[in-house]
Amino acid sequence: MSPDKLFRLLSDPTRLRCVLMLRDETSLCVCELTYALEMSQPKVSRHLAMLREAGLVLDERRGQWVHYRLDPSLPAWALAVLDAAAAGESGAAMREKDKARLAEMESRPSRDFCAA
Amino acid sequence: MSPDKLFRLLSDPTRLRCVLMLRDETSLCVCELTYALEMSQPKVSRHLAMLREAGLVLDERRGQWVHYRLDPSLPAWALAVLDAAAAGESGAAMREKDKARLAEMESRPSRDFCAA
DNA sequence: ACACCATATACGGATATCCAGATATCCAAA
DNA sequence: TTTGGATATCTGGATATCCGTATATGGTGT
Repeated sequence: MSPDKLFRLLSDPTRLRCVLMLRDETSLCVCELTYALEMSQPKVSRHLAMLREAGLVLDERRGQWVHYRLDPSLPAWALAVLDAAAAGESGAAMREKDKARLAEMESRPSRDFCAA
Repeated sequence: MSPDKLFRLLSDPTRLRCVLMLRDETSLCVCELTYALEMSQPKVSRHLAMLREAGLVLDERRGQWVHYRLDPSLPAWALAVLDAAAAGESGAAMREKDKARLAEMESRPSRDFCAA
């Protein structure tokens, strides 16, 4: 993963929102991201596939659901980029709303799995 | 400047190389970058124009030459992104070559200006 | 005024990106 | 095995990006 490839991935607002959500929430399935970001399922799935193929996130199937998380083996400089992106104030309000919607979502597969 | 806009700018290898060179060299004119990166003058100029219009760099005319430098008022998170990009090892060899070519360049407007 | 150099922009074409909508796949439960 | 929910992929079409070439602009010196 070269810096320009990482920047390319993060240059799309949808992908950046997904990545920052995964950074804060540890692990989320597609339906949770679809709900939180208020986007169509194919759109979210397509962007997650790009992130997966680039090695930025890992996917894991649990029953019907596919859970995504940041690849824990990302190099330090890549994590530093994500930290800086989270610190950039421009999208802070939107990201707060994304998190609020997620928190209000009923029957979240991630939580149900943890509870089981 | 939002994070995704910054990432968009830095996602092009030419622009990333220009920005990282400016980060290390303080100030460079178009002909110096053209020489160091071994790229056509219109190509360098076009990408510098994008960086300027986005507010990432400032330009200053000194006689025939136009000197570019990073905007000193960039927010901390943007500088952190550049630091992380510089730390990413992927392009390190190429950037060393860019700097080596620049160092061997004769009659550099930036240095001539400083000497005068 | 002219010639020359550095820089910027305009024009076309090739390629990449992004999306919505339709459909395919995969899994679980009945 | 059939149904339904979750996820993935395909298909076009609209738009954006990037480049090389040619040309325009702006400043310097003669």
